[in-house]
Amino acid sequence: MSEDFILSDFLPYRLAVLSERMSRRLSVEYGRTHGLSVAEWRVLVHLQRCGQVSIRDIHTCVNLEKPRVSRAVARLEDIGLVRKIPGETDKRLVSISLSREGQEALHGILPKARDFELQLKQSVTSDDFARFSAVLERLHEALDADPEAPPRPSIDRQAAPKDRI
Amino acid sequence: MSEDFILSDFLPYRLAVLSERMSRRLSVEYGRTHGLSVAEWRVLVHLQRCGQVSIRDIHTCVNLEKPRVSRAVARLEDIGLVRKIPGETDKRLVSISLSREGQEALHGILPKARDFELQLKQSVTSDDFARFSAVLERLHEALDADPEAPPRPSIDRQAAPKDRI
DNA sequence: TTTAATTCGTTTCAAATGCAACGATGAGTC
DNA sequence: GACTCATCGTTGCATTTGAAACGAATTAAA
Repeated sequence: MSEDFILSDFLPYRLAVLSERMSRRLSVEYGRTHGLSVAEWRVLVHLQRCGQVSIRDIHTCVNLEKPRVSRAVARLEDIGLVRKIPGETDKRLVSISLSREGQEALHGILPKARDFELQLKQSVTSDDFARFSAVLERLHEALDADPEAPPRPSIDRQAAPKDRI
Repeated sequence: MSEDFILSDFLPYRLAVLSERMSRRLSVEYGRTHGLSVAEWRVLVHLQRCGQVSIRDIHTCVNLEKPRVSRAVARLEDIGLVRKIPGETDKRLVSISLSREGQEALHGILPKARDFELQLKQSVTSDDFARFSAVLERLHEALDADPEAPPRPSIDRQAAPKDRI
C-alpha cells in the first residue's frame, strides 16, 4: 500500500526546518548582544527603512500579529530604542519611529545580519540563488491563489516623504 | 549612507514568511478536521513511517523540543491515536506507535497533504524544483558549518525491523 | 446631528512554549 | 557491589503567544 509519506521530503516541513534553523542562528546575533526578540528585531528593521509608521503598518508589513507588534513596540519604547507619539490628525494612530539609540543598536546589528546572509548566499552561485528566489515567489503566488491560505504580507515600501503619518 | 536594509529581501525573513504561510495553510487541513497541532501532526507522520519509536527519536527527527514531543504524544494517546507502552529492555524508553485510529486519521489527512504539496510543486517546473531543493540543501550545509547554528534534525529513517525498540 | 458601523491599538485570558530541574533507569569505573 | 556519570521522559514555572473582546476615535449612514 502506497502509504509511505516521508516527512523529511515534505516541502512545508523542509521549509519550516530550514527557516527555524536560520532564524534561530540569526537571533543569536541580536538576542545575545542586545536582548531582542524576533518581533523586536523585525520592528526595528522595518522602522529603519520606513521611518514613521503605525502599529497597523508594521503588522501588515512584517508578518506579525497585531498584539505581538503592540507588545514589541511597547518594550522597545521601554528600552529607549523607539519613540511612540500619538497621531496628529488621527488620534487613534500611533506614530512610531527609531530613536537615536535605536539607530545605534541597528548599526551594531545590521552588519552582522548582512554577513550572515552573505555567508548563506555564498554557498550557492548567484544564478542558483536567483532561480531559488524565483521559486519562492512562485510558491507565494500559488498560496495567493488559495482562498484558505493566509494573506501575504505587504511589501515594506519606503514611505514617500509626504505619505508618512 | 548605505544603511538601507530591506527586510523583505532578507533571506531568513523571506523563508520565515513563506514557511509560516505554508504551515498555516496546511494546518487548516489537519487542524480543522482533526483538531491536531503542528507537533501532533509531525509525530503522527513520523510514526507512520518509522513504526515503533521513542520520544527521543521523535525529538531528533522532527525538529521539536523534547517537552513538546512529550506533550504531543500524551495528547495523542488521550485521543487514542497513539499507543504508548513502556520499553522492554530499557525501562527508561517508551515505545510509541500508531493505533488503528491513528492510522485511519492519517489515511484521512495524508491525501490532502499530498494534494497541497502537489499544488505547490506544480507551480514550478520539476527541474526548477530540483534546483530549489539543491539550494535548500546547500543552505543547510552552510549552517552545518556554523558552530553557532543549531543542529540539523536527523533523517527519519524507516527503522530496520530488528532495530526497533 | 444622531446613530451605526469601522478602524486602531491595547488588554484580557487561556493555551502553548521552552528552559531547567527532576526522578528513574542504565552504563561505566573502581 | 558501590559510586559516579549519562540518558530518558516528565514536570514546574515563568514567559510568550494569539484569538477575542475592549474602549477610544473616526467614518458612514440615516
